Amino acid sequence: MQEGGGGGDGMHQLLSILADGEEQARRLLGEVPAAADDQLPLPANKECCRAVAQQLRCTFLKAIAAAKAIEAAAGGGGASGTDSPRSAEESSGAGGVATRVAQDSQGIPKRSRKGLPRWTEKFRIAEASFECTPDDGLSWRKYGQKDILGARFPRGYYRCTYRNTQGCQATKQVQRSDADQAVFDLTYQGEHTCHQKQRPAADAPAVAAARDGGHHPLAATAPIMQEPDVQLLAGLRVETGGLPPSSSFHGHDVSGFSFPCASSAGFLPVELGGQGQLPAGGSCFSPASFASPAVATTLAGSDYFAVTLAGTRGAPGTSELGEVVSAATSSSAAALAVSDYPVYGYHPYQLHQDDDDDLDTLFGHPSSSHGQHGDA
DNA sequence: AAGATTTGACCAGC
DNA sequence: GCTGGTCAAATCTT
Repeated sequence: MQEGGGGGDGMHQLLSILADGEEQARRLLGEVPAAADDQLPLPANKECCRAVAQQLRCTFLKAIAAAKAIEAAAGGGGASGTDSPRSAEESSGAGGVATRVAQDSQGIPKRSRKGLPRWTEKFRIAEASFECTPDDGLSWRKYGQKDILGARFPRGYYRCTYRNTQGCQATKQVQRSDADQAVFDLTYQGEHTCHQKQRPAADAPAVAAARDGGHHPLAATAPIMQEPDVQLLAGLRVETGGLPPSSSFHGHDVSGFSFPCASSAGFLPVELGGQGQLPAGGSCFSPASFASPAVATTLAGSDYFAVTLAGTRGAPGTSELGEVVSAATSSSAAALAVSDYPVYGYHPYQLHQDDDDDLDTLFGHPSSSHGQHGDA
């Protein structure tokens, strides 16, 4: 694969500059404490700074994504009018499966997606919802399912519905825990760069009720600058585990999930585990960025839930960040609060910055030895 | 008809 | 060679 001629260097430089800017914005966000810090009202100018910083960061992220797309188009030689990767591949190759190029529409080597932000969430659902799968309110398209070695349940592979049309690289994997069928492991990779609007999670009356009681945490419908950690989490308690509030965490919509099925029920975000990075876009409150690693929900018939978030974008001093978000729900108020508040419910899980395997171990079941796996 | 899902096969990393 | 991730044709759904 050769670098596309001409603008390659310039584009790299642009990408570098944009990345720097994004990093600076991120640091700025880190400098300005969240409104919830110390439960003190934040001076208006700081609020403004946060707003500007987040907008700035969103802008950089979008620009980076756009530049990458341009670079890919220029360098990959596949600058076809259609953004279908297949059409480009097949038109240039000998055709057929054997000539498939391991790049997608963004020119990103598929295996290189390991470099994309990746984080894991765990959800517990009510027993009645075992037939359900989590719905985070975003549009995903299932592109595969595979039996995983040692796992009783197959893993589903989803990508953004708008991958082809908008080049959105977000993907997620959904796997039910074999130790607890009510728990789903959701592994997200890549941030949404598309402009889809996050709809309210389907059939989640409880969640909707919580929103109605306060704010509209959905990024897509909310004005650009909201403080989700304050707004959408009214009534919830969250703990940061003594860690500084992460700018990466602020802004993550934590309420968009549901299980679109009967009993709407109770689904419990059990844990978030990062893999070193949070989605950059996740901290932006714009329709274009809503990859949300954090989760909030109401619990129908659940006693508590906890969310553990691990991993940051590697900012100095915060790379080991882990934010423990836990909440207990009593009676009707299924609320959740993010960070900076004392915890009155605590989940026994710990957070990891590691991968899914580690998360599994948190549930006390390292991969069992069930055999079903592999390609047919 | 268009879009989504299913499922067997291919491919890359370990 | 094994395994997980992705592709893509076939099939299903709307």
